[in-house]
This record gives sequence, C-alpha cells and structure tokens, in this order.
Amino acid sequence: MIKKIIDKNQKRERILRFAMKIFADRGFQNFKMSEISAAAKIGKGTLYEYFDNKTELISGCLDLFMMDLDKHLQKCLIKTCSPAEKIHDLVKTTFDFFYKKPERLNLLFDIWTVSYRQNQNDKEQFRGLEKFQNIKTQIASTIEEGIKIGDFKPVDSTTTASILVALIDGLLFQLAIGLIKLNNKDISDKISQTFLEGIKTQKIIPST
Amino acid sequence: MIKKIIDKNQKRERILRFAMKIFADRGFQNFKMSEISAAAKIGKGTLYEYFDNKTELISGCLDLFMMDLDKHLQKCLIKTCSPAEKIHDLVKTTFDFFYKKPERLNLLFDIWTVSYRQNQNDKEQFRGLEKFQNIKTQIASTIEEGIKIGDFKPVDSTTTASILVALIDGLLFQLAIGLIKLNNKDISDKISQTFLEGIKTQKIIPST
Amino acid sequence: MIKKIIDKNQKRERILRFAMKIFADRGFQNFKMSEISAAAKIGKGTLYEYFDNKTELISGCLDLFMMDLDKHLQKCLIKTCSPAEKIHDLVKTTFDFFYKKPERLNLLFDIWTVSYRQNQNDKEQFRGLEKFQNIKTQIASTIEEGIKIGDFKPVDSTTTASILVALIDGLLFQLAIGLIKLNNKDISDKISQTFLEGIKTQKIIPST
Amino acid sequence: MIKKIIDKNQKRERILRFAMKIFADRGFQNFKMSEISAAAKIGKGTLYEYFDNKTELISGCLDLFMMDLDKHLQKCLIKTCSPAEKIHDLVKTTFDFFYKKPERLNLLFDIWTVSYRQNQNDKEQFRGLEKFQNIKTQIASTIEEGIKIGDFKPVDSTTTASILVALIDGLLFQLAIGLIKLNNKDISDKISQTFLEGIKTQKIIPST
DNA sequence: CATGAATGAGGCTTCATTCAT
DNA sequence: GATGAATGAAGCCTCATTCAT
Repeated sequence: MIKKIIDKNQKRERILRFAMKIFADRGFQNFKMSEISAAAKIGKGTLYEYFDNKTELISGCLDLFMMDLDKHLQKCLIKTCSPAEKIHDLVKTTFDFFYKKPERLNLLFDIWTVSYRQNQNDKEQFRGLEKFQNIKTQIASTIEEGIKIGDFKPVDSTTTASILVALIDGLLFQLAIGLIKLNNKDISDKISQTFLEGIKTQKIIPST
Repeated sequence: MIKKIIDKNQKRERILRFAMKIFADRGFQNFKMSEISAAAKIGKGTLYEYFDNKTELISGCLDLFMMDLDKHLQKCLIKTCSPAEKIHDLVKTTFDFFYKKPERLNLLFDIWTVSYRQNQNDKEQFRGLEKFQNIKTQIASTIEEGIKIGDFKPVDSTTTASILVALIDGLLFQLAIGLIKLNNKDISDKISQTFLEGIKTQKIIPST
Repeated sequence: MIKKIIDKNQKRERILRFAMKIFADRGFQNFKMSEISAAAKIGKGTLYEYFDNKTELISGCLDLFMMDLDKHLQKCLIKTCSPAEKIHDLVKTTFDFFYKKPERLNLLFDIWTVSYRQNQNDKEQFRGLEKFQNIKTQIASTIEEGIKIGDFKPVDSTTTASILVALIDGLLFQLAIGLIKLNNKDISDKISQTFLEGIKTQKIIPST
Repeated sequence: MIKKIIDKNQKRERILRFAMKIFADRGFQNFKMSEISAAAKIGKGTLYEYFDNKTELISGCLDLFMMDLDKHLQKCLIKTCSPAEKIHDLVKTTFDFFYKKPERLNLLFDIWTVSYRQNQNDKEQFRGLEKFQNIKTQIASTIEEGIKIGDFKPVDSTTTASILVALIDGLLFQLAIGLIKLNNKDISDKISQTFLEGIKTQKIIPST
C-alpha cells in the first residue's frame, strides 16, 4: 500500500518534470495538456489520474520548482561558514541555478505572475511563496549573525534581506530579457561584492 | 486626410486605454477580445479595424504602458537638480507610478514575461525594451555626472545603473506579491538612501 | 431592435424544432450538440449564441413541446360544446397529437423522467409541469360544469380529472411500448366511452 | 462446477442490487461504471467479469426490477379470493411497492423509456416487457373469472385489463411528478373503488 | 466605417473498457 | 479471479476572426 503511494508520487513527479520542460518553453498559459502527456509518453487520460485539472498540474509545477530552488539554496544556508561567505555562496548558487537551465527563468516569471495575481485576488497565497519568505528569513538571520560577530554593520536585517533578494531578482530579470550581457559568474560576484561591501564593517579597508 | 489619421490614432489609443484596464485585472493571457470591445463600447469587428489581431493589440498596450512610464520618468530625468536628487526623485516617481495604480504591476509582470520570451526566441526584441534600456542609460549618465562633480564615488556607472534598476524592480516585485508590507513612501526612501549612501562620497558623515 | 429580438426568438425556435426531431429519435441523453447544429445547418458555435449549454437547449425543447401540446388541447377546451363532447374531443386530440408524430411519445417520456427527477431533487419544478396542472384544472372545471347541468354524476371533479389524465397517459404508454396494438381512433374512442360512461348520469340507457 | 455458477449468479445479483440503488438516484443515463463498482466495493475490472458492458448491466437491472415487481404481484394473483378482492389487492400491492421505495419510480420511468425506444427501433423487445404482458393477461383472466361468476359486467377483459394498468401507471406517474398529493393508501383505494365500481354488476346499490 | 452574428478549429475533460499484475 | 492504472475516443464549449449588412 505504501509502495503504491510512493509509486504514484514518483510518477506524478515524473510527469511534472516533463511538464516543467514544456512550461519553460511556452509558459503556463500557452501549453496544452496533450503536449504534456505526449512529452511524458502517457495517455491524455492518464494525466487526469495524477492531476485533477490543468490548474492543479500548474500548481504542482510551481511547487516542484520552488522545492528545487529551495533545495539548492538550503545547501548554502546550512553550511558552516562565515555569514559573508554564506551570502556570497547564496548569490552564486542562485545565479548558477538559473544559468544551468535558463528555461527556469521562464518558470520564475510565471511564478511571479501567478503569485501576484493570487495576492491581488485575496485568494489563499500560493504555497511556494512560503519558501521565498522562508529564504528571506534565513538571509535575515545570517545577516544578524554577521552583525553579532561584528562582521556586518548594525543594519536592519529584514530590510537588508529584502534588498539582497531584490538585487538578485532584479538582475536576474535584466539578464533574462537581455538588458545585461555579463556572464553569470561576473554578475554574481559583482552583486555579492557590492552588497557585502555595503554592509561589511570597514576594517582597515580604505574607502575604495 | 491627416485629420483622419489623427482620429484613427486617437481612437486606437482610446481602445488601448480600455484594454489596459482589462489587462491590469486579468493579465495578457486571460482576456477576450470581446471584453475589450465591450469595455470600449464598440463592436467586436471594429476592434479589427484598429488592430490586426490579438497580438497586435497586446503589443499596442505594452507600448502604451512603456510610454506612460517613460513619460513619468523623463520628468525627473530632465530636471535640473543634483544627481543625487535626480536619483531620489526617480525612485520615488517609479514607486508612485505603481502605487497610484497598482494594477500597473500586473502589466509590468506581463511585460517582463513577454520580453523574456521574445528574448529567448530570438524574435525581434520587444520595442518597449528600448525605453528600459534608454532609462538605464540616462541613469548611468546621471551617475557619471555625480562622479564628475565629486558627489559620487568613482563606481562603474553602467553596472551601478543596473543595480539601481534591479533594486527597484526587485522590491516592486516583493511588494507586488506581498513579501514586503512597507508603504510606498518608506520603501522608496529606503532604496534611495541605501543606494545613494553606497555611492556617495563620504564627506564628514561618520560611518553609521 | 424589436425586430432583432423577434429574429433571435424565431431562430431559436427554428433550432429547437430541429432539436426536437433529434430528441424524438434518441432521447435527451443520447444526442450530441453537433448533431443539432448539423441538422439545423448552422455552425456548432452558433448553437451557443442561442443556448447557454446543452441543458438549456433541452429545457427549451421541453418548453416548446409542452407549448405545442397545450396549444392543441386548448383548442378543444375553449370550444363551446357540451362537457361530454369536450372531454371526448380532448382525448381524441391528445391521441391524435401523438399519433401524427409518434416520435413525440419519446419526448413525453423524457419529460416525465425529467419532471420526476426535478421533483425528487427539490429543484424548482420544471416549468412545463404548470401546463399539465393547468390542463388538469381545466378538465376538472369541465367536469364540474357537466355536474352542474346534470350531465355527470356528482363525482369529485379533481380526482376524476386525475383519473382521466391517468387513463390517457397510461394507455399512451402501453401503446408506445407495444403492449396494446389498437389503432389510435379505437383506443381514444374506447377511453372516452369508458370514462364518460362511468360518470354520465344514467338516463334511459340500460346498464351495458 | 454448479456451485461456481450459483456463486457467480449470486455475486451478479449482489452487484445488480447495488446498481439499482445508483440507478434509482440518477437514472440509467447518468451513472458511471465506476460508481457501481465503488458502491459494490469491487474493482472496476471485476464488473466486466459479470457483465459484458454497460448495456448488459442495465439490462440486468431492468430484469431484476421486473422480477421483483412480478414477485410481489404474483403473491396477489395466485391468492384464492374473489376476483374483486384480487384486483383490489393488486392495486394496493403495486402502490405499496413504489411507496416503500420511491426510488423505484425512477427505475420504472427508465424502463418505460428503454422499452419505448426498443419498440421503436424494432430491436428485440425488452425481456422485462413479457412480465408486464403476463401480468396484464393474468388480470384479464381474473376479470373473466369475475364475469363468469357474475360479479363483473360482461366487459371486454383484455381492454379492461389495459385500462386498469393504465390507471395505475398513469396515477403513479402523477404521483411521481407531484401532480397528485394523496397518500398511497387513499389513492390505491380510490382506484380500485372507481375501477371495480365501474365493472361490478350493480346489485342493489343505488347509483351513488 | 461599424457592427455583431456566425463560424469551426482547438482544447479540456470524462469515462467505458482493457490488460498486466 | 480480482484489480485498478492506463488509455484515447468522444463530446462540450470557447473564442479569435470573418463578413454580410
């Protein structure tokens, strides 16, 4: 019985993986259920054994995407290293995540759009947002830790976390639409430098 | 004859204004041509006198939106004031633009999505992006001006402009999906402070 | 404007007439919207200009059917003739109605089924039932008139009306499923004889 | 081997009993095979061990229903009592049959519909109809018996049997769709009275 | 020019039936 | 035998677009 449930979940995820490929190309609005089933090499009807309807399938993808992203980021966030290093890592990992599979940016936009629309309509918040919030909170904690050990200036940790996230998202966007041409490594280095420079306590470093 | 063209253009814009209201609510994907025509109180067929097809109508809206945004921002950018003030103004104006009509955020997301997709597919770049690029260039110029007159540190102006834009977009996004709850003024103040603080030459100001 | 509405109604009825033909053959459950549109020689989509959905189309047919039936019966009921003649006429007209277009029996069954199901589910009663009720009431009045002028025995008019209707429906059913083989005229004659015999005041007529 | 067959038949009937519950609620047109299997707590595939297809299952139900009805009525018809009593009993039993489980009316309607449709299409007549026919014949015999012993007038027994059946069916229908509100006992009493009154030889009874 | 009725391709979803386990 | 996951044909309905008025 348990095996069955696992199988069902595995198959569900398998389908979602195929779906994500499609979404990455065409977005959440312009895909057909039949495309997914064809890609996953299952019958059209079989899809409906795993997802009640199109919307549910989309939700499933959003969740999976957020899980993937979160899994990557958690690897950095649980590392035992200095707060500054942790943040540097986080920025790098995030950019790498999208660099490796640029299609993911498309998913990211769709998530933003869906999240925005759900937020507007006072519907229950999209589940994946918790993960976003969660990551921000962890960043804030890291910043606080940095402050405590004297590495960072006594900034407001919550606001500063928001700013870091904004920087990352904003630059990802510019990258995505071609407003910046830098390669991945350069840009993530630049962000973490700029950002960290701004909050690090100046030790002996002369102001630029 | 010229009058005709003007009339036609006026009517076209009139329709687009109605369309924007619809888009703001439902996004670019979930609207029907009939909704637009109903809102604009014209016949469904008439729509096709002004727009070849749905895609054209969407493009028209995106253009109009970018023009609106640009018009607002140009007011700041052509002001004769100090670079720092100019940037502060720009941030404030941007946030105000979306604060006054939050539905505009929805349009912004859609523009991002469309831009991204066009960028991916090697199609001709969405026209509105030029305006984005243009604004970034103007910001860079402002920064350079600030550097020249010694108000700002000798940062890389292009990168710094990207960072400012990223900050704004990223925070708008967090605001939009409910990840930040600050009111509009506070957040724009905070951005310009943070940002400007980071690039201003430290005069007598003690490091926090 | 009025013309348009009339046109729309006319076209609606035209479609319903085609639909009734289909229903008569296959019943309300086994038809396809596309069959109707094909029969009416209009596009599939056009159907939906006149009926919100399949259910509405069915309702429309039921209503039309009841109107048709009612129109026929009203011709008898408003005649100025003796109550006995009126009843005789009514029975004959009813049987003729179904005899001329036997497919109508199919519709009748469907109406029964639909009515029954709506009655069970406490949904609002099917509109057409009012007509049934109405006819019964008129029959009861006729009977009362017959009693008043001394043609009929002082029976309970409501019950007796129910009995007449039951007789008609019940025999129609047996005819429909082939349990009786009599021709139309014979059976309607027999009914009215039997029934009228039962309620007429015996004048000089010897029993049997 | 025989035991196997019996087992199979028992299980078949068990399934049909569950199916009848579903049909009673939703009719023969609006049920799903999966509903039956779920109700009977067997697998969907198992259904097909006992019934070749949906149609067979429906037929099975109709047969079972007719058998149930027939079993009830045979109890009356084989009784040794006066023809008048027998008929009174029959009417009462019929109404009780549906009164006890009103859902049965739904089945009755469906049987009518199916029978009608098969009769129209010149397909082999629905097996259950034989039972109807059979009952009618038995009623006719009872009437003839009544005539022979001088209890009933010398009516045409076949026609009179048809009339009795029509009365019952017709009133059941009116009851079903809410056109009559009488309770069960009253209505069956009234029928048998009216009917019997009509065919009984008038002894000393003054004409109402 | 303006209109909106008509269209039909296209997409989601259902569900009877099959078949490997 | 029993099962239920898988299937895909089939059908409802939507909506961008056309075109006769």
